Amino acid sequence: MPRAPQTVRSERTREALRRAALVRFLAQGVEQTSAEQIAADAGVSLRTFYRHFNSKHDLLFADYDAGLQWFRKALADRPAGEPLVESVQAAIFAFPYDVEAVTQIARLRSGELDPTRIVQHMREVQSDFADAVLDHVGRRHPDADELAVTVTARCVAAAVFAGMEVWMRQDDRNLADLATLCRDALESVTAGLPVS
Amino acid sequence: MPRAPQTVRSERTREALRRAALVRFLAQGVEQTSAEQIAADAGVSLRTFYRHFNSKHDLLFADYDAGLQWFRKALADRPAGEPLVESVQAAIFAFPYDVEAVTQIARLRSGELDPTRIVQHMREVQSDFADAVLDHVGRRHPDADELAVTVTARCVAAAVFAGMEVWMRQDDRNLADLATLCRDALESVTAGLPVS
DNA sequence: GCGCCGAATGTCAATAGTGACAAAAGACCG
DNA sequence: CGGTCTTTTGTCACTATTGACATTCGGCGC
Repeated sequence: MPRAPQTVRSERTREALRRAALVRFLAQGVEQTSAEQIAADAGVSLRTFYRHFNSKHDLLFADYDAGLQWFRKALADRPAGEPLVESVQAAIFAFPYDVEAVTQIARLRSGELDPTRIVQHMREVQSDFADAVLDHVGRRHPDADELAVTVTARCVAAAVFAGMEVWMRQDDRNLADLATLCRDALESVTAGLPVS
Repeated sequence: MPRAPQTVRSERTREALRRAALVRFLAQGVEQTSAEQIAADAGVSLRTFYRHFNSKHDLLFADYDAGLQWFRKALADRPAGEPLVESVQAAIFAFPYDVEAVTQIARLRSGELDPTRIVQHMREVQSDFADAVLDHVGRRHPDADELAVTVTARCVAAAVFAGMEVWMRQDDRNLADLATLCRDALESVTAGLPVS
């Protein structure tokens, strides 16, 4: 039973854990911080910690969840007739990034975390992202063929993350490039596979 | 340091662990079997168990690794000029399935395992599968644009797994249907996104 | 305020998974 | 065979994670 409900009380606890963890992580590193320390700092028992987060490392990715929710909503709010690819583009970049916080966490992630974990998380995010697109497409085209809808959603997600993947391999990274890569990726797959 | 090397000795140990685990899993269920029991049955220490398998649940997916290796080789062995989609199709179904064993393990997986784990594993397999396709495409078209190659590989993988996904949701499942779904998925994405 | 109910937390006791270092098993060479 | 280097295991200790069950906290109706 990983994720806990959302009463006022539990939300306060969760936030306390988040803060405590961030402080420790920044001060002494992720792997050098034990879940027990975090729980103690937040003034709760270790067990309670695990009622709010699936794992210690989950804390470093907590923000992605919020982003996903945002994306779902942004997608649903796009005008009805808009081409899918446009909607996705728009929804992705509608998120109000808190650059400071994101940067800080990103540094922790890339600096101290086992690359394996990051990859694993990327996969999870892509999968959730595709689910969101799938819901969206399904809602807009209730009559469409199930395979067609599924293929479309998964490929849109695949394209976006392919863009991200290429971007990550670049030396000089900036947001504008990322947007361009994602757009190009989406456009090319819309027209069919670019390489055969 | 998860995966261990491959000397004669370690391979015997690994095999012993596999057998011991299968017996226990079948007899008393996956969650009711502890890693310690498996190690004891195989006559090794618990620590050694974890030197051969990342986790207890890994044992249930050990066969997929072999399948992936096979796929890579089958893909590489396809004639040079063949269209990508054809190569992938052919390579997927070239694997010599041991129906008995696969069925037995599949029953364990779907019966007792937390669905979350299965989904997670599916994602991992898809990701590895895409990596294989990526390597293949990259090898065949060394001069092609990196983004184009990446998009193509990820989308081919996405299409195949979309087919699988739809297949899994069906009541009546048979191999022929799966093949058809995968082919349809690949063909549709080759021509461009089926839904917009 | 009192008693009741469900949500949130605490406690206890396992099992899961890993890092560090020592010991044993093989392979190889002279 | 003895010496030596590499691979594989064992041992120990510690953190991570989870299930089961007891306890406490906050509303809610009386």
